[in-house]
Amino acid sequence: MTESVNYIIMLTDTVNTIYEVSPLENFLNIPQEKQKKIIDAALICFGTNGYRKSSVSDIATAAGISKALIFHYFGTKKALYLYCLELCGNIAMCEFNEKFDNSVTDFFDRIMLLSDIKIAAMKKHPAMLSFLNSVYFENDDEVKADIQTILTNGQGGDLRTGIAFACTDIAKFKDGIDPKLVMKILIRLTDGYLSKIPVKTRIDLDALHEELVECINLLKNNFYKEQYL
Amino acid sequence: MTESVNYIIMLTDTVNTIYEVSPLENFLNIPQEKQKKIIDAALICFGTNGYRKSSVSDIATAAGISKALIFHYFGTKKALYLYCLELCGNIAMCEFNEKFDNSVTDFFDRIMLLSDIKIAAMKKHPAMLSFLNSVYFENDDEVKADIQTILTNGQGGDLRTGIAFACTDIAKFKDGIDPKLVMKILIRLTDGYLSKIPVKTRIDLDALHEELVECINLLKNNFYKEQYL
DNA sequence: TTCTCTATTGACCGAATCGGTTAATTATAT
DNA sequence: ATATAATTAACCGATTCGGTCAATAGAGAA
Repeated sequence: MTESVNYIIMLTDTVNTIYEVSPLENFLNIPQEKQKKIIDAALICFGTNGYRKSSVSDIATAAGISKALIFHYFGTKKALYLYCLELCGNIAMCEFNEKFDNSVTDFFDRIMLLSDIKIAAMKKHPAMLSFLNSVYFENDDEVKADIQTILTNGQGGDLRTGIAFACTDIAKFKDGIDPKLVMKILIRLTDGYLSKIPVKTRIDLDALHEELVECINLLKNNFYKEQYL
Repeated sequence: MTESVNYIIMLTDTVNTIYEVSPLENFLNIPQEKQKKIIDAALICFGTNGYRKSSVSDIATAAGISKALIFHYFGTKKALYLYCLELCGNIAMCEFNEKFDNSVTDFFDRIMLLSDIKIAAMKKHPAMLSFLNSVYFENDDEVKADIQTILTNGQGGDLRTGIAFACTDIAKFKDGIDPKLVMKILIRLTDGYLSKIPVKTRIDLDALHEELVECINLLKNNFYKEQYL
């Protein structure tokens, strides 16, 4: 649990500079376990219903606390939403910087590495991917501009996944196999695995991971020339 | 356009027996083009926001008509929702009965066939799959019971997709390849292709179809023993 | 025990939106 | 011009919205 402290310290810095001194301090002083429960409730709610259609009452109920307490912690619904966004952005960025190894050139190893990163992030907040995906399509005037600001300032952590596929070793493929097509398959595959229903337990994630390993190995064994296996 | 007349006739029968004489007649008498626009708006809205969080105003705006007109056509929000469900169920069932060929035993051909069916259904109502998927998770008390009734009465058109994978010819696979694993990959693959953002034009669907053909061929060519290619 | 201070909530606010109705307007056809 | 049908703007009471606040519950110090 100590691992997530880093993100919160970073986040406190950022938020305070933007929104002066805020009720957020109240939130940061409660036990991390309670923090997580509230954040996860918000991520699930915002992720499935978008900003507008998510009511603070819904989130409070899902978190098992009163609505008033959420306003005590975050001040406004908008502040809660943007806090979630910054938090997820930071977690994703930290996880990526910490675990991604650019020296891995093998096609499948790279993709597995990226999936591991996503899974690690989802172990912290299972609804994170669903939320971030919904942010991408969020169009409500009340938050649209601020989303842009945060995402561009954050250097767009998710764009890297695109870049991450580059510079891989495609000579290993059998003749007649189009690596781009394989890449498409793998993207669909990993997306499908991870963007499913957000209510996933730790066990589910581990099972998911193993299944993904199996699939990738299957493809690797049949798409690579024999000398590269 | 004449193809969809069948569904509506069937549906009229069903609905009238359940909900006596309803304002639905008004709806069925307007041009099919306008009907489609309203239904598609409802499917998108219900599919992305669920029953509760979808307001009739939202749907009316998306369909480019006034809210009052929707009540003129359907009477209540609930009736509109259930009409959508019955319509989609009928379309899916008809499409399946019409196109599915149980004599096709080849693993990949079967999956391609099922995807073709889904794509054909989505050409009629692009948001259909998204909506039906959301129905599966719908939990609102106002419609929950009626959903169960309709789905069980309709013989569960989507359960067949599970059955449809059975009885296929698995001897064609190379040794060491687990057909169940291949099946998992294909399910993820086709799901990923078809459950993406519902706002898809006809062109997108055709492109999607071609991409899917490519992927399936790639897998087939590398997973089957040579004598079966 | 009593006092204090803080964490938390139930009850409440005005405003907005909800599902649904209706009277009036527009378009159409004779 | 008139009768009829299609469509909507305006409205209804009820609910829910984001947000506030005074009251309560709870933990520690005395």
